Amino acid sequence: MKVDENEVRRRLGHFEAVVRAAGVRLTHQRLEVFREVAGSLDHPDAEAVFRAVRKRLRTVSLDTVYRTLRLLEDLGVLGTLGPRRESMRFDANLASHHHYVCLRCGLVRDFESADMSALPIPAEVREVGEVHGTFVEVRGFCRACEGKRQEESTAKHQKRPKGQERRRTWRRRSGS
Amino acid sequence: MKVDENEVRRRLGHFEAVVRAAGVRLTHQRLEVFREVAGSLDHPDAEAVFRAVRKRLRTVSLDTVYRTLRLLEDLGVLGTLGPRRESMRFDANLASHHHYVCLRCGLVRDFESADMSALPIPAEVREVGEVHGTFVEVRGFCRACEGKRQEESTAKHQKRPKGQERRRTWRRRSGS
DNA sequence: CTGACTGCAAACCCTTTGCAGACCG
DNA sequence: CGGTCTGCAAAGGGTTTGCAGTCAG
Repeated sequence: MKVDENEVRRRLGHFEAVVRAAGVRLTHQRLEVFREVAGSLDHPDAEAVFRAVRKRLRTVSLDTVYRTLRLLEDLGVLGTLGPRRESMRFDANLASHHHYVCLRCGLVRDFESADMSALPIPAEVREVGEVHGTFVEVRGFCRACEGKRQEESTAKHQKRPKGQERRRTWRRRSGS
Repeated sequence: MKVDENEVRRRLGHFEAVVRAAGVRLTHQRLEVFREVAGSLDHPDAEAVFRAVRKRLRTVSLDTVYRTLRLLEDLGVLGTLGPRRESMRFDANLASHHHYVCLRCGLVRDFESADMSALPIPAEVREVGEVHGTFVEVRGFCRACEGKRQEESTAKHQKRPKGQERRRTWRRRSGS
């Protein structure tokens, strides 16, 4: 599926402006990666972008696509689908409920809301396919993270502090 | 955070009943893994469960925790947070919008809804932290997948004559 | 020109899987 | 006791990173 041509042009303009303002270089690779995502309706992943971009830039590498997507996300011209999840998380609450998710530490808290559980589904959505359920995710920064967020907010691109993403202790295999 | 003790007991009862009905064995490991998730409010990931369970079963392995969580999910006594995502997906649409997600092929389609964008946030949620945005995900099976789903719907862990364990092998990537 | 960027490959993290011994029922 | 399960190690798939050569500004 393709995005409207005018909208794509608008996005490209914004993209170039942001890139220039951030002082990073505007390379073919970056332009083509952005153009691909900007012109696509179906939320491609890195490999889909890679396959598409490689048709025009035959020497582009998957690594560059990853690096570029990450850069564009940091610059704020691209978003990702859902908050970043390092790993799969489990839930024994089988009743209908919704989630509050902290964008910094990943804390998740359940809540219930009759309003949210009974949302009317737009007709255009029903045309896409059968509806199985509706889930609401409220995102924000939890009490504990609100403060800590400030110091990190200056991070432009390049050196992302990724302070909270502390790689936890891994499993000790041999020995121990 | 801890779940109410009565609720935990109820969940454990349901768990044992389902395990028995499915004809799979009720081992210490499985019991402890389930107890850990059932008693936790914060949606632990496999490693968090592993760390907690290992305090009581010092020899448990991370692999078993993974296997058990997957089993419990298949049995329907546990759920996962959000639909399974094989990889990160990107989006150049920065305007407020919501998503329809196909649970089988991963297709994502944007849509807008004034109702959904203006949902009132329950007071209890505001206490958890600052609210940054509200995102609605409508899940179901898209037109293309509705049919194919039937054939796959055979039970995964039901009691069944030996020799025909079905393994799920779908690892398709979403199509454009 | 010169340092930011790219391509390559190897590392990393989370998760799954093949195998042989352990243990539930 | 026999077939499930577990623990182990190693593979897999997605993503990141160190390095040296390359290209935008």
